[in-house]
Amino acid sequence: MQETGLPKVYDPKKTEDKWYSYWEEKGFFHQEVDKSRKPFCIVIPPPNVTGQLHMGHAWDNTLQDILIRWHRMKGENTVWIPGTDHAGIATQAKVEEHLAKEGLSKYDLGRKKFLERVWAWKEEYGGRIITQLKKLGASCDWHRERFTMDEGCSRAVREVFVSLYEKGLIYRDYRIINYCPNCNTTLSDIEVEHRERPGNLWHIKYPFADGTGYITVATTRPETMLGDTAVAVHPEDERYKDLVGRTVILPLMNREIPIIADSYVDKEFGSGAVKITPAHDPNDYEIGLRHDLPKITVIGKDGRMTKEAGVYAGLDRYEARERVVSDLEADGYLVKTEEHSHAVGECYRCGTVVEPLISKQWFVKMEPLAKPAIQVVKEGKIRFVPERFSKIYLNWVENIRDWCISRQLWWGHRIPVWYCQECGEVIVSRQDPTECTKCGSSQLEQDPDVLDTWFSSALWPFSTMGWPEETAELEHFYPTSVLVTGFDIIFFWVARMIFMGLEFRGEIPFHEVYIHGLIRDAQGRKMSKSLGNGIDPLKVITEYGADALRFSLVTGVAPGYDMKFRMEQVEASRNFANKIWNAARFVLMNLADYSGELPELKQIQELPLELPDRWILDRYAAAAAEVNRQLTRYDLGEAAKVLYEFIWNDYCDWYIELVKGRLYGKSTAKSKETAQAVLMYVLEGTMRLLHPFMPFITEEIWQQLPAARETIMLQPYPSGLEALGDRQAAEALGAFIEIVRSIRNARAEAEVPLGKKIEAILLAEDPLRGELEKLKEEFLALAGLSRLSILPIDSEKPEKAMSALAAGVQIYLPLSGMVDIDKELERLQRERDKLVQEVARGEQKLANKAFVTKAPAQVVEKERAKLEKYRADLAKIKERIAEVESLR
RNA sequence: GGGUGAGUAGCUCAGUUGGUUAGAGCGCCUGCCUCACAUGCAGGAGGUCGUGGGUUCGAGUCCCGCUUCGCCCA
Repeated sequence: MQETGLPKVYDPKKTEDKWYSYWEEKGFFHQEVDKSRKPFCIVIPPPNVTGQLHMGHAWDNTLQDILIRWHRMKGENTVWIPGTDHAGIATQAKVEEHLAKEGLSKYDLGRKKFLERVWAWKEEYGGRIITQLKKLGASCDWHRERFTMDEGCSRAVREVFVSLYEKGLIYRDYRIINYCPNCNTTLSDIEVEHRERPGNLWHIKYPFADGTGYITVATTRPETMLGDTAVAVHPEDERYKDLVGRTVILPLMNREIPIIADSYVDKEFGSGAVKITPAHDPNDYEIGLRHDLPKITVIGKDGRMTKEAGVYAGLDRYEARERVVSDLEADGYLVKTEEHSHAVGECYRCGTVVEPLISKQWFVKMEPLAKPAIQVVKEGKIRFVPERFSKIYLNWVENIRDWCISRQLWWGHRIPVWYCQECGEVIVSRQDPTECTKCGSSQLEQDPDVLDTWFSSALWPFSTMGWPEETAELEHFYPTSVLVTGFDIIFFWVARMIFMGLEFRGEIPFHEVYIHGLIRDAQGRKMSKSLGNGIDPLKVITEYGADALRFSLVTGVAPGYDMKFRMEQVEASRNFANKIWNAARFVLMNLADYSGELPELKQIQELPLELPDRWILDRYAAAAAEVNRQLTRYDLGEAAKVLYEFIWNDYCDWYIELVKGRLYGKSTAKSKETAQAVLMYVLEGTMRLLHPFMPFITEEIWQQLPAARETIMLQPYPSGLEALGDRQAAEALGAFIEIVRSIRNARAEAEVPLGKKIEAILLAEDPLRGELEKLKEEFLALAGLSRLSILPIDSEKPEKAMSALAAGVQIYLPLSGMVDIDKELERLQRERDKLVQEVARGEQKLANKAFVTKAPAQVVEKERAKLEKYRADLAKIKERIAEVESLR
């Protein structure tokens, strides 16, 4: 053995940046359109341009990178298109926050100057998350990097808006919308999160106009009563049937409003009569439309009461609530107050309670777009992984409402609509107009609003490929292969990409959607800034390496589920990397006198392979097949587990240990050379198998193997190794392992450390005896033996010895002076009891006629063989117990 | 209220057409610095698979009820 100069502990810091820049400089991430090859393409879920990499990104992008690297190695024309999102509200808010520190507001700067500041901000921080993705090892095609506000994407947005408008699928109208008084903008329905909050239910008397009594209504938002335009009851409610059509006087406002009947009303809730405020509640709005009620806006966009609210004008909505309640109470209108928790809509960005109000906004008409988007999923043209998410998707798309797309922000795609100040003409145009198309006036003003950020994200799969130009990329890579994202944005993003893709490309945007859950902390809580429980992936990378982080993000994870992030898992992955490192070190140390090249499959098969060689090749082939299979079904966690177990258990724990003797000269030169060849062959292939998961360490190791060429990342992914399968070797070595374990176990119980050599005698049946005989040296080494006899089954047994049974082989350890007869008996009896149970179980099963006749023959046969084996073992143990007892 | 997912070892989770003695990592216990690795090696303990029924020769796995927790939608 020879020193390789490799350190004993793997240090990712010395390799990761080095290899990443090498890959990048060499252009390995980039591929041009190549029609001769099968395309594989993923578009990245674009992170917020000014954001920072968090664990959710790390996870999502690790999954993508594994798929990308795998397909690239499979030789497909593989492209991962990266980019960032302008993230309207978030970015604007960040810059405003920054300005506030200088004592400025965006209004001080004005729109133009403010936007300059945002662009400057983007230039400064926009590259940050990209750099961070590189630290993770993401093999994106950076030549194709895009930004949702770059020229091309903006052009796509413009084209889509105008085109939808021309098709009548975009319209502007007064509607009830959600308004966030803190972000100062409209939100779409899905940007409102409903959360249960403790509150009250106030019961209020509304006196009849004719002075004959009153009706009691219940409400959770008394301040909105100022804008009530009706009281509604259920048409079949016996209590109120006769009241429908009469009128009441709205307290505090002295307005006469009708009592109407609508089946929306829940008879059981509160008093069964509800106040109707069409301007401030979506359901009331609908009722208002049905009954043609007036809409009175009493709360403004600033969250304060409007002048329609009379004496309450100018008050904050919550102050107004208190005042209204106390005034009602003072005037004797308040019947009672109950505690009541109810769902309140909050802004998904800032958590402020949103205000439903009526406003003139731009909308996308959803029904015609949704229809085909439902079809493609129902027909299986787009497949969700796991499948159950298609139900969630369909449920939403089937109940979709029109999409409010205008936002009262400055940062974003400005709505391409101009209003003529002279004639009022509305001009929607691909080019900025200079004069009114109707009256020729140059007095045009562009709509001040920008589009919902998700509007541009929805075009991402084709806008990044150059659309509306007909590019070679679009032709070859669209539809993309798979989209990898979290279930939290199925509605926001996935659904919208689907209908936009169908509308503008006439084709689905991706074939499959691979869904994962949320990253949580070790206690299962969401990682969030406010909780302060987030773990910075970059810190983890610095401390443990990107490979360790990546591996910990895929192990023990099944598709579609949340993941609890635990540092222990990272540590385990770091240890795994170190294990691999040392295995490679071992191999390299023992390759010094190996003259050959890296063998190919054929050459390996021509070698005089010994049992352990045949066994590890069999295991390697099986591992490769299984990893490919699991990757195909998107179970990256299972694939990682297979690799972990193969490398650690099979390759390191057994194979390396098994060949040490041959390497250290206890065998012929040819035998040594064979072991070297197999060690290297399997290590090299295993590095390729593992590369998508741990790209850095695999490149580092691979580069030191004799086979090294430009890069591991463009080498073929191992598959089709069935020729290496070897059942016979698998069985023989399985028996070997069982026996060695059994001996070690017995030694441990007798407290004989492995360092202390002992003698062993095995009694084995015939074909197996021959196989075991060939492994004699290996037995000596791995079971810590000084001498080993492998005898025919009917040979005479040593008297004073510990004994055990494994793989049908009787094991005797004549530990002179060390055998504690009582302990030995106890051990044998424990084993006997276990076997008795097994035999009983088997007998019962086979005695069951129904089982024997109905179960498949092979299952019955298996059960028979098992029983037979247990019976034989039991007999041997019983015999042994009798022998030991006689020694007492 | 509707939908949906989960409950398997102390912890985090695997368990893919129902069929070995239900697995792994971490943690724990015992013994080892054995010439790749103490980020390691060897051995071990630990589970009535939430609960009650049902289907079946056979159920952690399929069906129904119950229960606890979570998520989505209203």
